[in-house]
Amino acid sequence: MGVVRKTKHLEQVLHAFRQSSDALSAGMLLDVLDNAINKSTVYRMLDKLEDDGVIHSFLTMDQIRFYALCNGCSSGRHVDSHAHFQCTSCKRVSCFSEEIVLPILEKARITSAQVLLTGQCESCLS
Amino acid sequence: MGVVRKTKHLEQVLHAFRQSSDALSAGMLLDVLDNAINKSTVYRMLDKLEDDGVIHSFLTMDQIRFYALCNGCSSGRHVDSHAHFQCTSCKRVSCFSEEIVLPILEKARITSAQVLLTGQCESCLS
DNA sequence: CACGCTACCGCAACCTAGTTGCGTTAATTT
DNA sequence: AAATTAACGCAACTAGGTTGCGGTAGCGTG
Repeated sequence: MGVVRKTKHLEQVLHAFRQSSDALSAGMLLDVLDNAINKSTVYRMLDKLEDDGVIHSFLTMDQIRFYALCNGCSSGRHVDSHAHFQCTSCKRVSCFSEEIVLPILEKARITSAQVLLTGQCESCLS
Repeated sequence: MGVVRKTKHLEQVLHAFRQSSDALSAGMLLDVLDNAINKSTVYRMLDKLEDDGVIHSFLTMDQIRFYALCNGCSSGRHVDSHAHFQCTSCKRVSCFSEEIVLPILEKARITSAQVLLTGQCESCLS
């Protein structure tokens, strides 16, 4: 059903996403917000925002769900096959805008795709 | 350090992977083996086999790590940018052999890539 | 074959991301 | 302002995965 009311917490979360150029996990969000919002509230909000298509989620190699208010997605058109990159040192996750060419499975019905690249980012390499 | 000794358990696990055309999670492996092996032993074995390059791992949308003894990887050459597919109905995970063309990040050093497609498989569609 | 080394094992306790039930608070409708 | 109910906080819980430790069993040596 998605988000219905405009609460203070909702504003804070959306603001955190707009401030950050990276994708955020629930844990990071709690840190950024200095634990001013309860853990379960954050998880419920993220679920709803994802339902509403405001943010999208994906998993990193260490099994943590990240959420992003991505370029392509937020501007009307929904891009669902772009890639994400996580730096193994600083753990930061960023979002690519280019779409990926995916293999075609003739006999199955593909509904979503996710691509995750892992490595070291520019600042951690230097 | 990897696997050093040829134990009964090791044989059972490798046999389970050879029997299955799909990728397996630790939980599925425990089921297949009828819990004859302890959970922590299974996790430790999977870690070691991955270190040794015998199997590779990746995550599905529901945050579970799957392991596969894949075509490309098991035959000498190590393929690390192939895709995986999970059916949302039966939860089975399979492994593609074709490589994917990935975006190039000039300034970062990419060490691994994973591509996950989600949808419904042929048998669940019918 | 007997012995010793140590990789490997089972157990139980633990960790952490994420979920759930329920009583309360506050945004929105009337 | 009162009523309605979405959203909230809390605490207890779930489940995949990890860890410490004492015991077991591969495997090399004599």
